[in-house]
Amino acid sequence: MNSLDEIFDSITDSPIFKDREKLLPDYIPERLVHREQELTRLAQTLAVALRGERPNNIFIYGLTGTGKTAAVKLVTRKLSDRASTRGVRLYPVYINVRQRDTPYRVMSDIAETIGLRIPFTGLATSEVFRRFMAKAKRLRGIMVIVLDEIDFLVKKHGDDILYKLLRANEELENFKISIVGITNSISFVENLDPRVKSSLGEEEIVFSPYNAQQLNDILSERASLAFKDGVLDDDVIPLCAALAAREHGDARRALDLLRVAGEIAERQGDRKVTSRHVMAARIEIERDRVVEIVRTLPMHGKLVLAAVTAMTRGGKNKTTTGEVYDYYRKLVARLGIEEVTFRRVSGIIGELDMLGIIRTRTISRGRYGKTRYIELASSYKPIIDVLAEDSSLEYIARNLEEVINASENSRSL
DNA sequence: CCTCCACAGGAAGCGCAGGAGT
DNA sequence: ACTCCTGCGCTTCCTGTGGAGG
Repeated sequence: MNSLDEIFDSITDSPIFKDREKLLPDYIPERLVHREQELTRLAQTLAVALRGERPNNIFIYGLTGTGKTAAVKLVTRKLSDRASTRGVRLYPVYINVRQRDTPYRVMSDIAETIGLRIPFTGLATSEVFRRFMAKAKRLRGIMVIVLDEIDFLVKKHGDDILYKLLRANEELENFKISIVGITNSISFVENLDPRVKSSLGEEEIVFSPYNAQQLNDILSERASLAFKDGVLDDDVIPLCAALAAREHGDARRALDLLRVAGEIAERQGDRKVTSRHVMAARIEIERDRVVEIVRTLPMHGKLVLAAVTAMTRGGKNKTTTGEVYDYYRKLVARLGIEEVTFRRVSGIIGELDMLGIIRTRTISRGRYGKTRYIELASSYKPIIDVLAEDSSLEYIARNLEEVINASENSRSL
Protein backbone atom coordinates (compact mmCIF):
# COMPACT_ATOMS: atom_id res chain seq x y z
CA MET A 1 0.00 0.00 0.00
CA ASN A 2 2.67 2.35 1.05
CA SER A 3 4.67 1.84 -2.10
CA LEU A 4 1.66 2.59 -4.30
CA ASP A 5 1.11 5.84 -2.51
CA GLU A 6 4.74 6.63 -2.99
CA ILE A 7 4.48 5.99 -6.72
CA PHE A 8 1.47 8.26 -7.09
CA ASP A 9 3.02 10.96 -4.95
CA SER A 10 6.21 10.91 -6.95
CA ILE A 11 4.22 11.23 -10.18
CA THR A 12 2.04 14.10 -9.07
CA ASP A 13 4.96 15.96 -7.60
CA SER A 14 7.83 15.56 -10.02
CA PRO A 15 11.14 16.76 -8.64
CA ILE A 16 12.41 17.21 -12.19
CA PHE A 17 9.66 18.38 -14.53
CA LYS A 18 7.61 21.51 -14.38
CA ASP A 19 5.74 20.67 -17.60
CA ARG A 20 7.01 17.60 -19.40
CA GLU A 21 4.61 18.07 -22.34
CA LYS A 22 6.65 21.01 -23.56
CA LEU A 23 9.23 18.50 -24.72
CA LEU A 24 6.90 16.17 -26.60
CA PRO A 25 7.21 16.08 -30.40
CA ASP A 26 3.66 17.28 -30.99
CA TYR A 27 3.98 20.38 -28.83
CA ILE A 28 4.11 23.49 -30.99
CA PRO A 29 5.76 26.41 -29.19
CA GLU A 30 4.57 29.97 -29.58
CA ARG A 31 8.00 31.00 -30.73
CA LEU A 32 10.34 29.13 -33.06
CA VAL A 33 13.91 30.16 -32.51
CA HIS A 34 16.16 30.39 -35.58
CA ARG A 35 13.28 30.01 -38.01
CA GLU A 36 12.25 33.67 -38.27
CA GLN A 37 12.87 33.99 -42.00
CA GLU A 38 11.01 30.82 -42.89
CA LEU A 39 8.05 31.77 -40.72
CA THR A 40 7.88 35.17 -42.36
CA ARG A 41 7.88 33.69 -45.84
CA LEU A 42 5.16 31.22 -44.91
CA ALA A 43 3.02 33.83 -43.23
CA GLN A 44 3.36 36.27 -46.11
CA THR A 45 2.37 33.64 -48.62
CA LEU A 46 -0.63 32.38 -46.69
CA ALA A 47 -1.81 35.80 -45.48
CA VAL A 48 -3.75 36.52 -48.67
CA ALA A 49 -6.25 33.91 -47.50
CA LEU A 50 -7.48 36.54 -45.04
CA ARG A 51 -8.63 38.59 -48.01
CA GLY A 52 -10.40 35.55 -49.39
CA GLU A 53 -7.80 34.93 -52.08
CA ARG A 54 -6.15 31.62 -52.79
CA PRO A 55 -2.58 31.54 -51.46
CA ASN A 56 0.11 30.21 -53.74
CA ASN A 57 0.89 26.55 -53.33
CA ILE A 58 4.01 26.06 -51.29
CA PHE A 59 6.72 23.46 -51.38
CA ILE A 60 8.82 23.05 -48.27
CA TYR A 61 12.11 21.16 -48.18
CA GLY A 62 14.19 20.26 -45.19
CA LEU A 63 15.61 17.28 -43.34
CA THR A 64 13.74 15.75 -40.40
CA GLY A 65 13.70 17.84 -37.26
CA THR A 66 14.38 21.15 -38.96
CA GLY A 67 11.09 22.66 -37.81
CA LYS A 68 9.08 22.33 -41.03
CA THR A 69 6.05 20.78 -39.45
CA ALA A 70 6.14 23.02 -36.40
CA ALA A 71 6.45 26.10 -38.59
CA VAL A 72 3.53 25.15 -40.80
CA LYS A 73 1.33 24.19 -37.88
CA LEU A 74 2.15 27.39 -36.04
CA VAL A 75 1.39 29.59 -39.02
CA THR A 76 -1.81 27.80 -40.01
CA ARG A 77 -3.04 27.91 -36.42
CA LYS A 78 -2.50 31.64 -36.15
CA LEU A 79 -3.97 32.12 -39.57
CA SER A 80 -7.20 30.36 -38.71
CA ASP A 81 -7.46 32.35 -35.46
CA ARG A 82 -7.26 35.50 -37.52
CA ALA A 83 -9.61 34.21 -40.15
CA SER A 84 -12.37 33.56 -37.66
CA THR A 85 -12.16 37.10 -36.25
CA ARG A 86 -12.21 38.44 -39.77
CA GLY A 87 -15.16 36.34 -40.82
CA VAL A 88 -13.28 34.43 -43.50
CA ARG A 89 -14.02 30.72 -43.79
CA LEU A 90 -10.72 28.88 -43.59
CA TYR A 91 -10.40 25.12 -43.70
CA PRO A 92 -6.91 24.03 -42.70
CA VAL A 93 -6.09 20.32 -42.96
CA TYR A 94 -2.89 18.79 -41.78
CA ILE A 95 -2.20 15.30 -43.08
CA ASN A 96 0.88 13.32 -42.32
CA VAL A 97 1.09 11.21 -45.40
CA ARG A 98 3.48 8.72 -43.89
CA GLN A 99 0.82 7.73 -41.38
CA ARG A 100 -2.09 8.08 -43.79
CA ASP A 101 -0.26 6.71 -46.76
CA THR A 102 -2.93 5.97 -49.33
CA PRO A 103 -4.82 8.27 -51.66
CA TYR A 104 -8.02 7.01 -50.06
CA ARG A 105 -7.05 8.06 -46.53
CA VAL A 106 -5.76 11.41 -47.69
CA MET A 107 -8.93 12.09 -49.61
CA SER A 108 -11.15 11.05 -46.71
CA ASP A 109 -9.26 13.35 -44.31
CA ILE A 110 -9.78 16.20 -46.72
CA ALA A 111 -13.44 15.38 -47.23
CA GLU A 112 -14.01 15.11 -43.49
CA THR A 113 -12.77 18.64 -42.82
CA ILE A 114 -15.68 20.03 -44.77
CA GLY A 115 -18.03 17.92 -42.72
CA LEU A 116 -18.48 14.79 -44.80
CA ARG A 117 -18.57 11.41 -43.12
CA ILE A 118 -16.37 8.92 -44.95
CA PRO A 119 -16.10 5.22 -43.99
CA PHE A 120 -12.70 3.65 -43.30
CA THR A 121 -13.00 1.59 -46.42
CA GLY A 122 -15.60 0.42 -48.88
CA LEU A 123 -15.77 3.40 -51.21
CA ALA A 124 -13.77 4.04 -54.32
CA THR A 125 -11.25 6.86 -53.95
CA SER A 126 -12.84 8.55 -56.94
CA GLU A 127 -16.18 8.40 -55.15
CA VAL A 128 -14.72 10.17 -52.12
CA PHE A 129 -13.31 12.80 -54.43
CA ARG A 130 -16.64 13.20 -56.18
CA ARG A 131 -18.48 13.70 -52.89
CA PHE A 132 -15.88 16.19 -51.77
CA MET A 133 -16.22 18.21 -54.96
CA ALA A 134 -20.00 18.12 -54.78
CA LYS A 135 -19.97 19.63 -51.32
CA ALA A 136 -17.11 22.04 -52.01
CA LYS A 137 -19.04 23.58 -54.87
CA ARG A 138 -21.69 24.68 -52.43
CA LEU A 139 -19.18 26.18 -49.99
CA ARG A 140 -17.34 29.47 -49.77
CA GLY A 141 -13.87 29.66 -48.30
CA ILE A 142 -10.21 28.76 -48.53
CA MET A 143 -8.85 25.32 -47.83
CA VAL A 144 -5.19 24.93 -46.97
CA ILE A 145 -4.12 21.33 -47.31
CA VAL A 146 -0.82 20.48 -45.67
CA LEU A 147 0.66 17.24 -46.94
CA ASP A 148 3.55 16.32 -44.69
CA GLU A 149 6.12 13.82 -45.97
CA ILE A 150 4.42 14.05 -49.34
CA ASP A 151 7.21 12.04 -50.97
CA PHE A 152 5.89 8.86 -49.33
CA LEU A 153 2.54 9.20 -50.98
CA VAL A 154 3.94 9.94 -54.40
CA LYS A 155 6.51 7.16 -54.22
CA LYS A 156 3.88 4.60 -53.34
CA HIS A 157 0.85 5.78 -55.25
CA GLY A 158 1.96 8.29 -57.84
CA ASP A 159 0.99 11.94 -58.18
CA ASP A 160 -2.53 11.30 -59.35
CA ILE A 161 -4.38 12.77 -56.33
CA LEU A 162 -2.04 15.73 -56.31
CA TYR A 163 -2.93 16.41 -59.89
CA LYS A 164 -6.64 16.09 -59.15
CA LEU A 165 -6.47 18.36 -56.12
CA LEU A 166 -4.45 20.97 -57.95
CA ARG A 167 -6.93 20.97 -60.80
CA ALA A 168 -9.96 21.03 -58.53
CA ASN A 169 -9.78 24.83 -58.39
CA GLU A 170 -10.77 25.03 -62.03
CA GLU A 171 -14.17 23.57 -61.21
CA LEU A 172 -14.75 25.54 -58.05
CA GLU A 173 -15.86 29.14 -57.77
CA ASN A 174 -16.19 30.28 -54.20
CA PHE A 175 -14.10 27.55 -52.66
CA LYS A 176 -10.38 27.54 -53.25
CA ILE A 177 -7.74 24.98 -52.47
CA SER A 178 -4.14 25.71 -51.70
CA ILE A 179 -1.58 23.00 -51.05
CA VAL A 180 1.45 23.04 -48.80
CA GLY A 181 3.72 20.09 -49.57
CA ILE A 182 6.42 19.15 -47.09
CA THR A 183 9.24 16.79 -47.97
CA ASN A 184 12.69 15.90 -46.75
CA SER A 185 13.83 14.50 -50.06
CA ILE A 186 14.72 17.11 -52.62
CA SER A 187 15.33 14.56 -55.34
CA PHE A 188 11.72 13.42 -55.20
CA VAL A 189 10.48 16.54 -56.99
CA GLU A 190 12.31 15.54 -60.13
CA ASN A 191 10.09 12.58 -60.89
CA LEU A 192 6.87 14.51 -60.51
CA ASP A 193 4.62 15.18 -63.43
CA PRO A 194 5.87 18.54 -64.77
CA ARG A 195 2.39 20.06 -64.47
CA VAL A 196 2.16 19.02 -60.83
CA LYS A 197 5.69 20.19 -60.22
CA SER A 198 5.15 23.67 -61.56
CA SER A 199 1.86 24.38 -59.84
CA LEU A 200 2.90 22.85 -56.54
CA GLY A 201 6.12 24.77 -56.54
CA GLU A 202 4.65 28.24 -56.93
CA GLU A 203 6.51 29.08 -53.76
CA GLU A 204 9.49 27.22 -52.30
CA ILE A 205 10.94 27.41 -48.83
CA VAL A 206 14.04 25.57 -47.68
CA PHE A 207 14.65 24.66 -44.05
CA SER A 208 18.33 24.04 -43.44
CA PRO A 209 19.55 21.86 -40.57
CA TYR A 210 20.29 23.46 -37.22
CA ASN A 211 23.87 23.61 -36.03
CA ALA A 212 24.88 22.70 -32.50
CA GLN A 213 24.65 26.30 -31.31
CA GLN A 214 21.14 26.73 -32.66
CA LEU A 215 20.06 23.44 -31.12
CA ASN A 216 21.48 24.73 -27.87
CA ASP A 217 19.25 27.78 -28.06
CA ILE A 218 16.19 25.72 -28.91
CA LEU A 219 16.78 23.30 -26.06
CA SER A 220 17.44 26.09 -23.57
CA GLU A 221 14.22 27.80 -24.50
CA ARG A 222 12.21 24.61 -24.17
CA ALA A 223 14.04 23.42 -21.04
CA SER A 224 13.10 26.58 -19.17
CA LEU A 225 9.43 25.74 -19.78
CA ALA A 226 9.70 22.03 -19.09
CA PHE A 227 12.14 21.61 -16.23
CA LYS A 228 12.20 22.99 -12.74
CA ASP A 229 14.91 25.52 -12.08
CA GLY A 230 18.36 24.18 -11.49
CA VAL A 231 17.71 20.50 -12.13
CA LEU A 232 19.75 20.37 -15.32
CA ASP A 233 23.50 19.99 -15.05
CA ASP A 234 25.31 22.58 -17.13
CA ASP A 235 26.61 20.06 -19.63
CA VAL A 236 23.27 18.36 -20.33
CA ILE A 237 21.92 20.75 -22.96
CA PRO A 238 25.21 21.11 -24.83
CA LEU A 239 25.53 17.33 -24.88
CA CYS A 240 22.04 16.79 -26.27
CA ALA A 241 22.69 19.49 -28.85
CA ALA A 242 26.02 18.00 -29.85
CA LEU A 243 24.62 14.49 -30.20
CA ALA A 244 21.69 15.70 -32.32
CA ALA A 245 23.91 17.97 -34.40
CA ARG A 246 25.87 14.90 -35.40
CA GLU A 247 22.62 13.45 -36.72
CA HIS A 248 22.07 16.20 -39.29
CA GLY A 249 20.80 18.79 -36.79
CA ASP A 250 17.59 17.04 -35.88
CA ALA A 251 15.83 19.13 -33.23
CA ARG A 252 13.27 16.46 -32.53
CA ARG A 253 15.96 14.01 -31.54
CA ALA A 254 17.59 16.62 -29.36
CA LEU A 255 14.31 17.24 -27.55
CA ASP A 256 13.65 13.51 -27.21
CA LEU A 257 17.07 13.03 -25.66
CA LEU A 258 16.45 15.80 -23.19
CA ARG A 259 13.01 14.54 -22.23
CA VAL A 260 14.01 10.90 -21.86
CA ALA A 261 17.10 11.91 -19.88
CA GLY A 262 14.77 13.74 -17.51
CA GLU A 263 12.46 10.75 -17.30
CA ILE A 264 15.32 8.43 -16.48
CA ALA A 265 16.57 10.77 -13.78
CA GLU A 266 13.08 10.90 -12.34
CA ARG A 267 12.65 7.12 -12.41
CA GLN A 268 15.95 6.65 -10.66
CA GLY A 269 14.96 9.15 -8.03
CA ASP A 270 17.78 11.55 -8.84
CA ARG A 271 17.41 15.23 -8.13
CA LYS A 272 19.51 16.40 -11.04
CA VAL A 273 19.73 15.45 -14.70
CA THR A 274 23.30 14.70 -15.69
CA SER A 275 25.20 13.71 -18.84
CA ARG A 276 25.03 10.14 -17.54
CA HIS A 277 21.25 10.27 -17.93
CA VAL A 278 21.61 11.63 -21.45
CA MET A 279 23.81 8.74 -22.48
CA ALA A 280 21.33 6.29 -20.96
CA ALA A 281 18.54 8.08 -22.82
CA ARG A 282 20.35 7.60 -26.09
CA ILE A 283 20.45 3.86 -25.58
CA GLU A 284 16.85 3.68 -24.40
CA ILE A 285 15.51 5.67 -27.35
CA GLU A 286 17.35 3.50 -29.84
CA ARG A 287 16.18 0.34 -28.13
CA ASP A 288 12.55 1.43 -28.08
CA ARG A 289 12.71 2.31 -31.75
CA VAL A 290 14.04 -1.10 -32.71
CA VAL A 291 11.61 -2.97 -30.47
CA GLU A 292 8.64 -1.17 -31.96
CA ILE A 293 9.71 -1.79 -35.53
CA VAL A 294 10.50 -5.46 -35.05
CA ARG A 295 7.31 -6.14 -33.14
CA THR A 296 5.09 -4.91 -35.95
CA LEU A 297 7.00 -6.82 -38.61
CA PRO A 298 5.12 -9.62 -40.37
CA MET A 299 6.43 -13.16 -39.96
CA HIS A 300 8.69 -13.25 -43.00
CA GLY A 301 10.00 -9.80 -42.19
CA LYS A 302 11.10 -11.11 -38.82
CA LEU A 303 12.71 -14.16 -40.40
CA VAL A 304 14.60 -12.09 -42.96
CA LEU A 305 15.81 -9.82 -40.18
CA ALA A 306 16.85 -12.90 -38.20
CA ALA A 307 18.80 -14.07 -41.25
CA VAL A 308 20.52 -10.70 -41.57
CA THR A 309 21.37 -10.77 -37.87
CA ALA A 310 22.87 -14.22 -38.20
CA MET A 311 24.83 -13.53 -41.40
CA THR A 312 26.25 -10.31 -40.01
CA ARG A 313 27.13 -12.06 -36.75
CA GLY A 314 25.08 -9.55 -34.84
CA GLY A 315 26.31 -6.56 -36.81
CA LYS A 316 30.04 -7.18 -37.07
CA ASN A 317 30.09 -8.31 -40.68
CA LYS A 318 28.45 -7.36 -43.94
CA THR A 319 26.34 -9.75 -45.92
CA THR A 320 24.55 -9.85 -49.26
CA THR A 321 21.02 -10.52 -50.48
CA GLY A 322 21.92 -14.00 -51.74
CA GLU A 323 23.45 -15.05 -48.42
CA VAL A 324 20.47 -13.73 -46.52
CA TYR A 325 18.09 -15.62 -48.77
CA ASP A 326 19.96 -18.89 -48.28
CA TYR A 327 19.92 -18.51 -44.52
CA TYR A 328 16.28 -17.45 -44.58
CA ARG A 329 15.40 -20.66 -46.40
CA LYS A 330 17.10 -22.70 -43.70
CA LEU A 331 15.09 -20.93 -41.01
CA VAL A 332 11.86 -21.47 -42.88
CA ALA A 333 12.65 -25.14 -43.42
CA ARG A 334 13.33 -25.59 -39.72
CA LEU A 335 10.01 -24.01 -38.84
CA GLY A 336 8.15 -25.96 -41.49
CA ILE A 337 6.60 -22.82 -42.99
CA GLU A 338 6.20 -22.09 -46.66
CA GLU A 339 8.93 -19.84 -47.99
CA VAL A 340 8.46 -16.65 -49.97
CA THR A 341 10.24 -15.98 -53.24
CA PHE A 342 13.61 -14.40 -53.73
CA ARG A 343 11.95 -11.31 -55.15
CA ARG A 344 9.92 -10.89 -52.00
CA VAL A 345 12.93 -11.35 -49.72
CA SER A 346 14.69 -8.70 -51.78
CA GLY A 347 11.66 -6.48 -51.25
CA ILE A 348 11.64 -7.13 -47.52
CA ILE A 349 15.32 -6.20 -47.34
CA GLY A 350 14.42 -2.92 -49.00
CA GLU A 351 11.63 -2.36 -46.48
CA LEU A 352 13.92 -3.09 -43.53
CA ASP A 353 16.32 -0.55 -44.98
CA MET A 354 13.57 2.05 -45.19
CA LEU A 355 12.67 1.37 -41.59
CA GLY A 356 16.26 2.10 -40.69
CA ILE A 357 16.90 -1.19 -38.98
CA ILE A 358 19.42 -2.32 -41.55
CA ARG A 359 21.57 -0.36 -43.97
CA THR A 360 22.10 -1.43 -47.57
CA ARG A 361 24.30 -0.25 -50.37
CA THR A 362 24.10 -1.64 -53.88
CA ILE A 363 27.47 -2.51 -55.29
CA SER A 364 28.87 -4.47 -58.16
CA ARG A 365 31.35 -7.26 -57.64
CA GLY A 366 32.09 -7.39 -61.35
CA ARG A 367 32.32 -10.96 -62.51
CA TYR A 368 30.58 -11.99 -59.32
CA GLY A 369 27.48 -9.95 -59.99
CA LYS A 370 25.63 -7.02 -58.61
CA THR A 371 24.11 -7.17 -55.14
CA ARG A 372 23.45 -5.20 -52.00
CA TYR A 373 25.83 -5.08 -49.10
CA ILE A 374 23.74 -5.35 -45.98
CA GLU A 375 24.68 -4.19 -42.51
CA LEU A 376 22.73 -4.16 -39.29
CA ALA A 377 21.98 -0.54 -38.39
CA SER A 378 21.12 -1.30 -34.78
CA SER A 379 22.15 -3.41 -31.86
CA TYR A 380 21.17 -7.06 -32.22
CA LYS A 381 20.05 -7.54 -28.61
CA PRO A 382 16.62 -5.90 -28.86
CA ILE A 383 16.04 -7.78 -32.11
CA ILE A 384 16.65 -11.12 -30.44
CA ASP A 385 14.52 -10.13 -27.45
CA VAL A 386 11.55 -9.29 -29.64
CA LEU A 387 11.93 -12.45 -31.73
CA ALA A 388 11.91 -14.50 -28.54
CA GLU A 389 8.55 -12.98 -27.58
CA ASP A 390 6.96 -15.10 -30.30
CA SER A 391 6.91 -18.65 -28.99
CA SER A 392 7.38 -20.17 -32.44
CA LEU A 393 10.48 -18.05 -33.00
CA GLU A 394 11.98 -18.53 -29.58
CA TYR A 395 14.16 -21.35 -30.77
CA ILE A 396 15.50 -19.22 -33.60
CA ALA A 397 16.24 -16.39 -31.19
CA ARG A 398 18.24 -18.75 -28.96
CA ASN A 399 20.07 -20.05 -31.97
CA LEU A 400 20.95 -16.53 -33.07
CA GLU A 401 22.55 -15.86 -29.72
CA GLU A 402 24.64 -18.98 -30.13
CA VAL A 403 25.71 -18.05 -33.64
CA ILE A 404 26.79 -14.62 -32.49
CA ASN A 405 28.55 -15.87 -29.38
CA ALA A 406 30.35 -18.54 -31.38
CA SER A 407 31.70 -15.91 -33.76
CA GLU A 408 32.82 -13.84 -30.80
CA ASN A 409 34.77 -16.77 -29.39
CA SER A 410 36.38 -17.69 -32.67
CA ARG A 411 37.45 -14.10 -33.03
CA SER A 412 39.17 -14.01 -29.69
CA LEU A 413 41.21 -17.08 -30.56
C1' DC B 1 36.49 -3.71 -75.07
C1' DC B 2 33.05 -7.04 -74.28
C1' DT B 3 30.73 -10.50 -71.37
C1' DC B 4 28.06 -12.14 -68.14
C1' DC B 5 27.16 -12.78 -63.12
C1' DA B 6 23.94 -11.94 -59.30
C1' DC B 7 21.37 -9.56 -58.36
C1' DA B 8 18.22 -4.67 -58.37
C1' DG B 9 13.89 -3.23 -58.76
C1' DG B 10 9.59 -2.06 -61.97
C1' DA B 11 4.88 -3.79 -63.42
C1' DA B 12 0.93 -6.42 -63.15
C1' DG B 13 -1.92 -9.03 -60.87
C1' DC B 14 -3.72 -12.47 -57.30
C1' DG B 15 -6.22 -13.99 -53.06
C1' DC B 16 -7.65 -12.63 -49.03
C1' DA B 17 -9.80 -9.84 -45.19
C1' DG B 18 -12.54 -6.02 -43.83
C1' DG B 19 -16.04 -3.11 -45.00
C1' DA B 20 -19.56 -0.41 -47.87
C1' DG B 21 -23.53 0.32 -50.97
C1' DT B 22 -27.73 -1.63 -53.08
C1' DA C 1 -27.36 -11.74 -50.60
C1' DC C 2 -24.61 -9.74 -53.70
C1' DT C 3 -21.25 -6.71 -55.77
C1' DC C 4 -17.66 -3.64 -55.39
C1' DC C 5 -14.04 -1.21 -53.00
C1' DT C 6 -9.12 -0.93 -50.65
C1' DG C 7 -4.80 -2.57 -48.38
C1' DC C 8 -1.58 -6.13 -47.68
C1' DG C 9 1.61 -9.64 -48.51
C1' DC C 10 2.82 -12.00 -52.02
C1' DT C 11 4.06 -14.22 -56.92
C1' DT C 12 5.36 -14.01 -61.78
C1' DC C 13 7.65 -12.07 -65.26
C1' DC C 14 10.46 -8.82 -66.51
C1' DT C 15 14.30 -5.47 -67.98
C1' DG C 16 18.47 -3.17 -66.33
C1' DT C 17 23.31 -2.80 -64.70
C1' DG C 18 28.62 -1.97 -62.56
C1' DG C 19 32.59 -3.81 -63.16
C1' DA C 20 36.28 -8.23 -62.70
C1' DG C 21 37.92 -11.25 -65.62
C1' DG C 22 38.66 -13.02 -70.05
